[in-house]
Amino acid sequence: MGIDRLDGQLLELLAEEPRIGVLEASRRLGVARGTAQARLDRLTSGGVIRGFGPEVDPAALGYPVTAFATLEIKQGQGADVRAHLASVPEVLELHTTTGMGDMLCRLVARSNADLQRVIDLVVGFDGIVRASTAIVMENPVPLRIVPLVRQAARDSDTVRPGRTTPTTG
Amino acid sequence: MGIDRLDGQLLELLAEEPRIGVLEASRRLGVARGTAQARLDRLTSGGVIRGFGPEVDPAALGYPVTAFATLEIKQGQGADVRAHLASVPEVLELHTTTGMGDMLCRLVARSNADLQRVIDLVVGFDGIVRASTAIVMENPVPLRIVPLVRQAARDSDTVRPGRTTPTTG
DNA sequence: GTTTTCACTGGGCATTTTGTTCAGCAGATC
DNA sequence: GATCTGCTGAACAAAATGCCCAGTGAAAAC
Repeated sequence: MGIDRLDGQLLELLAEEPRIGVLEASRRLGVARGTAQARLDRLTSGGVIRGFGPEVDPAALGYPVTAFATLEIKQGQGADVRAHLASVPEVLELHTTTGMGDMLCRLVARSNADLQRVIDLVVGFDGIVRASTAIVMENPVPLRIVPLVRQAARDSDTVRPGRTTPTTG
Repeated sequence: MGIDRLDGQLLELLAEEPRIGVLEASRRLGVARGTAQARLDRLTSGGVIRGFGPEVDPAALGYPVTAFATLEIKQGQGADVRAHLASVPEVLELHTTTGMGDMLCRLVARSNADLQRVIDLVVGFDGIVRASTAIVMENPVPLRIVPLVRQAARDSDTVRPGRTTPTTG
């Protein structure tokens, strides 16, 4: 599964102005609507695009504090801990990792004081041995995908040059 | 900025089936289209909804390996390091944090071997003193927002009960 | 070298959705 | 009691979508 240049441009376009729709996207890319639609369908059914869910800002929801917690888990308690963390709304994300911790999770809270509550909630569970928390101060690079898409498209491009400007159609 | 129950339901609906559009959403929520539209506009302009960009799966792009790197930065080199990391496509996210590291970043790579290249690229920069990397094995809780939205809506509900089912209209 | 396959073009058409506006109504506020 | 605000239900033109088609050129298969 790779993406070519047109896929990349389409993704970029949608990432920057998601509301434009297929028709407008096809216009801007200079391709037929059917092409844009087919590409989009392929990207979606191929799993490259997971969906178009709204990106919600936790801060605007009243949760301006973000933190990352590294958790050390008691052997064999993994499943229980996962289930526990999944039940906490303030846990936005959970990964199991190699390295010095066993799990890494992203938390949000209403305030620094509230973060204490959340952390207690998270780590106050039997299977968790130890937790170390890093509070986020700044977010110089918010979650992004365009640069990677660009690179992926460029890489595929080297492998599969694609058609060279169909003269007519 | 808070959200009431209707806002919450709208967000949930859009999070689960983003393609439905305002009209269909209003139908499912049992409200007038104008209401759904107004709520959506308010959520968007109020910053609760950042956008509707496509969620791209890095794995499907050829980057199945995810890792988190904790970086220790030389005093006064923060800005340079930020700029450097921002220029690396494989850096999907970067935070400055309290705690034992100074920065935490999310990386992706084409393979474990490729991860070495990415890490070298990331940490091979003057301002970075030390880096420790945790490779993601599983992702039991993918980035999610619905549970938090639900809680936020419930909380606001307590504070502001909202209108109690307008009889007619 | 010839045939087949495939992606793209450009068009049409019915249906759906959007953008916008309007008057009327009810709860909350003053 | 008067005003403000948010919701309803409706209308309309404009736009987008879903779906169809034949034609074309490049690449792949034979």
